[in-house]
Formats: sequence, C-alpha cells, structure tokens
Amino acid sequence: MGTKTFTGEFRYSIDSKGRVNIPAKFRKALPETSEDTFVVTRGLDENIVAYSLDKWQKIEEELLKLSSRLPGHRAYKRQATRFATPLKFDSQGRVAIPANLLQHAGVEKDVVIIGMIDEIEIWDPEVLKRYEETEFQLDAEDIEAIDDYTRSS
Amino acid sequence: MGTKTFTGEFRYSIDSKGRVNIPAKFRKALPETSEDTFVVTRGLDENIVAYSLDKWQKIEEELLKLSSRLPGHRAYKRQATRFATPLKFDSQGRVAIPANLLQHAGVEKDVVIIGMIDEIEIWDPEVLKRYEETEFQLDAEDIEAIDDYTRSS
DNA sequence: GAGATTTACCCACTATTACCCATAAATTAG
DNA sequence: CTAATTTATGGGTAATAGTGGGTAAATCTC
Repeated sequence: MGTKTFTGEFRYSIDSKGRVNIPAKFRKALPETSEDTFVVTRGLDENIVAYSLDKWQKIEEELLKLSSRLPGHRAYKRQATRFATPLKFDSQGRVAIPANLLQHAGVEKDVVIIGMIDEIEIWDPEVLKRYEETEFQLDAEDIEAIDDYTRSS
Repeated sequence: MGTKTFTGEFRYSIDSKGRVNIPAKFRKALPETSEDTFVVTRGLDENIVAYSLDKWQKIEEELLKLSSRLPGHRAYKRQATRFATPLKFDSQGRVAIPANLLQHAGVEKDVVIIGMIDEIEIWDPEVLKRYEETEFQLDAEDIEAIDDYTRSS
C-alpha cells in the first residue's frame, strides 16, 4: 500500500471529445467509497480543484455550519457549491470537465495536474506560469507566519 | 543492525532505463513501515531530496494543518507537494527518478548520494563541486549563529 | 416525434513502467 | 585463502498507462 494522498505534477492534453486523463496514481489513491468519482469545482485561484467524493462530503458538512443569515457566509457557500460537479471517470481513467470550469481556469488544450495531498489542482500551463512568477512567491515573513500557524494548532 | 540514520557519501550512475541504485546501507536504514519506499522531491539547492515514507507522512500531516483558504498557505503547500513522488525500489534496490527532478538537479549520467541523517540528497557531481566552492563555505559568523540556534532549543 | 447532437461505454494501439532473471564485482564468513 | 553471500549493473518480458476513435444510448431541437 503506497500513499493514499495526491502528490506530484502531471501534464496532459484535452482530447477532441473534451476528455482529460486523471493520473493513474491519483485514481488509485481514491478510497473505495468514492466510487471512481471526483468532485470538481472552481478554485480560489484561476484553476479547477478536484476532491475525492469522500473529501467533498466533508466539505459539505463544513459548509452546513455556516449561517444562512450572514451575506458573507451565503456568498461563500454559494461560490463553493454552484460550480461543483461530480465526475466519474471512464474505464480508461478520463473525465469530461464542464466547459464553464475550463473557461474559469483559462484551459484551452493542455493541462497541468498538481497533487495537493487531499485535493487536486488543474491548471492551464500558461496561467500556472504566470502565478509562479507572482502569487506563489513567498518571502521570509510569509514563511514565518505559516510556521507559527502550524505550531499553534 | 547499524544505525537507522543516513550517513556517508556514495557515487552511482543512471542506467539506460533511468534507474539509480540506492545504497544498500540506506535501504537497510528504512523502517519497516516505509515499505521500501522513499519520497523524492526538489531540494532547496540545485539537488534532489529523498525522505523515508515515514518522514514524508509526518511532513504531510504538518501541511494538512494549513488552511486552503489562505493564498500563502496554499502556495506553500503546493510548492511542497507538487514535485514530491513516492518511489518504491525494485528487488535490486533501484528507483526510477522522474525526469523533471533530474532536470532540476542538473543530473545527466552520474549522481552523488549523500546521507543527511534523516534525509538523503542526490546531486550531480559537477553541480555539487560548484556548490562546494561557493555556497558551502562557512565563516565564523555562520558557525556562531548555528551555535546560538542549537543552544536555544 | 424525427433528426441532430451530446454523452456514455466499448475496443484498439503504442509507449512506458513494473517485475523478473542473470551476471560480475565486492564484501563477508569460515 | 576460498567459498558463500551481498551489492551493483544489465537486460527481457508482461502488464499498465495514456491516447485515439467507434457506436449505441440519451438528450436536445425544432
């Protein structure tokens, strides 16, 4: 039994039928209870995020704790839910990602799939490159803040 | 039973199928729970770092404490996981290191494998030599700073 | 409801990877 | 010193991963 987590980076292209391969390693990391299904939705960055069905159910539980009276909570809950789609992969391990998600991520032909332990990110290569040059840059202060955060939990 | 830590330096070459030998001493130092598996990823220097599966799982636990809502946390988690790959060595004790990692380390044919107690570094011989002549040089101030650091923990 | 379009399911091909066996050098044991 | 074992290296073969495409069912359009 290897790890049941998502790690590593893979590059694929979308075929003429709009299908994208999911790395075999990620498919194998799916728990039995997720029944060959990932839930994809908009990422907070300009990308697509995919969760195992299990993980998504936990996210739903979290969202249910939010107050439907507070506009901010409603907005967050709506944003997280409205674009979420469960996708079952075919016998060759591919899924067809909805067009509106591809558009949100700026995906045209190629995708980079990144393992993030308990979630998966799907990026357009060009967009990813742009982010690498800007948003991803962390300075010493950022690192320190993260260090404090993990230490205190 | 020797120690369960990684020490010493070894030199190997990559074969025609892209496989590199892992020193027998290091394989034996792997705990049973790591199931003949190392996790390799990009080093902070121009090299490749390998952890025992056990050690990596501890790193993952830390990363899971981060919030996926905070951009800085996401960036940090992404950077730590995107190049990480678990590698199980074959019955002859070899692993196939992904091409993008070899590229990052500037490895072409030969590698130097260095034990770093709880982690392993994999270098291209030429790159290592270059680092030895520059970055590795420590002056009195550096030593003093290290002394303070260890004393305070 | 008939035709057109999309989706789901299946089969096929190729390159890569995983797994196995073999050999030579090095190390250890007696 | 010699035999036995372990280590490092090479290579063959079967299984898997990734990619492309065909066809029938389902959905949509008019």
